[in-house]
Amino acid sequence: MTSVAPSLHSDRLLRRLKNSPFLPLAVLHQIQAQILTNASLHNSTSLLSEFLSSCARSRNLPAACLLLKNLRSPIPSTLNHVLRSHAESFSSQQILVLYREMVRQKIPQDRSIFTVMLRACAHEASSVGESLHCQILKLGFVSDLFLMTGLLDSYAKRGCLGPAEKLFDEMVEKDVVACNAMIAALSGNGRTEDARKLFEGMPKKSSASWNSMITCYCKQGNVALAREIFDQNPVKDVVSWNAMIDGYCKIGQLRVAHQLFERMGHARNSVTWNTMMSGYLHQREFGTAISLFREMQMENVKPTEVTMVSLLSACGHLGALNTGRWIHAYICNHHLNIDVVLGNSLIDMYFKCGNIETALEVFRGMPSKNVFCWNSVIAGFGMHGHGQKAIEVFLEMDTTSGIRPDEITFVGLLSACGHSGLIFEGKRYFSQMLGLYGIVPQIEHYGCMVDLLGRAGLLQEALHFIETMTIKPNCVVWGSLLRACKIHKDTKTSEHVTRRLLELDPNDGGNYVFLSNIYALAKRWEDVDTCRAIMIEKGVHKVPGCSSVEVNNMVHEFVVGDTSHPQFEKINIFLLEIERELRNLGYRPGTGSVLHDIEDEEKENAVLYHSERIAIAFGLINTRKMEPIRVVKNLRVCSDCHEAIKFIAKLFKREIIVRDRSRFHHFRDGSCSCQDYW
DNA sequence: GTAGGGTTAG
Repeated sequence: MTSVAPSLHSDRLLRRLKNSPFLPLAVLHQIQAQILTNASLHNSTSLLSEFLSSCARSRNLPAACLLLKNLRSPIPSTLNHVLRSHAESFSSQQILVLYREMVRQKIPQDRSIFTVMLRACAHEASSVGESLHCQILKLGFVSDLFLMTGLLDSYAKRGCLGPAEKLFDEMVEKDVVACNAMIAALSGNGRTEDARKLFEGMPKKSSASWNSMITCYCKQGNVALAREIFDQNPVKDVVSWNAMIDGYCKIGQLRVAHQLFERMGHARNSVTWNTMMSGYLHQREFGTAISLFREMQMENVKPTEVTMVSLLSACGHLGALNTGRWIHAYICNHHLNIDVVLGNSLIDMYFKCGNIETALEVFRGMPSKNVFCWNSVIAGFGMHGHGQKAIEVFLEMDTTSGIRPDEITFVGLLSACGHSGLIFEGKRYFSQMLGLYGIVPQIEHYGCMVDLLGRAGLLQEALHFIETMTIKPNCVVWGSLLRACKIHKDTKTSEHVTRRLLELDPNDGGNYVFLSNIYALAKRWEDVDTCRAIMIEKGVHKVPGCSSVEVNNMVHEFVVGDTSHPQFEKINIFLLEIERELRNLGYRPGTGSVLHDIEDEEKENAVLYHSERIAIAFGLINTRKMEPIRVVKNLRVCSDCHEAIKFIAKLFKREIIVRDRSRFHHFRDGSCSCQDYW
């Protein structure tokens, strides 16, 4: 230890803590060790306070607790200070830990600390609120209006309307805040009428009262009534506008929402932007959501964790790995809190963008995980064709995580089995769902099973499965079987299935495409003509194949038949060269793809020009050697291209990762991770 | 006290 005077030493540490808000764990530990081994530092209240604040900012609860536990004499003001000023930084569980420490050290508890703790509990809908309730009763704080309101709110946020109403009735004095909390509680439970009654009866209304009523009607789906309240509200603030914008977003009226958004001008805050972004996200306008973020940055509005969650979701859908990575770096550089939601968004984004390793790194690094996180990993492995890994993670979740699998878990698990041809395992987990886990199979689960059986060529079993289902099969279920029929070239069953599909949904033009192709295969030309006529009459909408590839942080999109890309000529010549080389290697185009291709319309174009090939050729021309090429396609990759890409990967010694409509294909050295089972 | 966030069969 250096022989610096204690007071100087203390000052130096204090400066260090104050100057950098986010100290790495190692540094915090170092400082902690110094405090604990140096009696004079130990007694410096300001230093201890600053240290605990620093822990709170870095969300480093263990460091804070360890220090508190090792103090030779408790310093009440320190803990009080930390709890009060940094309660938002800790989770309710962590606050409870600190609180217990406070009780253990016999530090006097005041009302204000409970208010802070209850707020944290309400925010997280945590059941810790109940332990606090008991403590509040014990300490005799029941007459405190603020405390009771906080308690009411913490019950309300968890959907415990009963206890909330009881508390409200027992309150002698009910101020605006208490009434507002009650309105929110009632509206959260669909009791719109009661909420309105309470609202009307209030002698004085605050802005929050009006806003609560706006949200109340929005939640009910009655945006028109919400708008009436909004227009009548004499004290409109940013919350009123945000609530109204969200109301329009939730019913899909993005245009109206955007008009209000524009009208707000510079009154917009981060919540406004987040609301608008999530609105576009739910309309599947992922690109718009991302460009909104760029605008948000230009207006210098600080993005929050919520912003990042929406952005990452957009990246996942688009397969924009580089943008996703950039956001991840932003989150780290700006010390945003990677909570379960944000962590899950990262996991999901990395899986959907084809980066399994980083997805797992994030997953393993999360201090606490919920069912969403586990589900994302199980589904993630599934979409990459790692069925066995998905099962391993499921078993780990089931046996050691303490988190119960839910219906989504099984959707992921069953689809993972289906993608990997794990017939036996899929059947077993499906049959265990109800008995072992108490989860009633939904249409999605039946869909997975039909797909699993069908892919494996067990067509009659799949048909029997559908016909004996306890719920009515939908188009997806029949559609899965139809696809299976095509893969396994069963024209007879195809026809039967297609007829069932048309009965179910006579207006879906896509079904006629199937039927006409089936007739064509059977050379029943008259039936083909009838089908074509119906298709023309119904105006069948054909989705063009479209693939994108990220090169130098730019996404390049190629739509089949579109020759407008500046490098089109170059790509074209390159594709022809590739084609020649591939033939030398033994590749023969057009073999066996006829029945595989679900979007048959696309087949009519020369296979050479399928969008994924154009994207890959472009990637090969414009990226460095060794760099993997990542392609995202809106349709399924056809089997002919699949075959060709295997050869291309070998020829150019490149890893080519293609995400198609339903899964990932990792091409390397002449083979694909799907092992031709897809 | 009032506004914004994640996983879902083909």
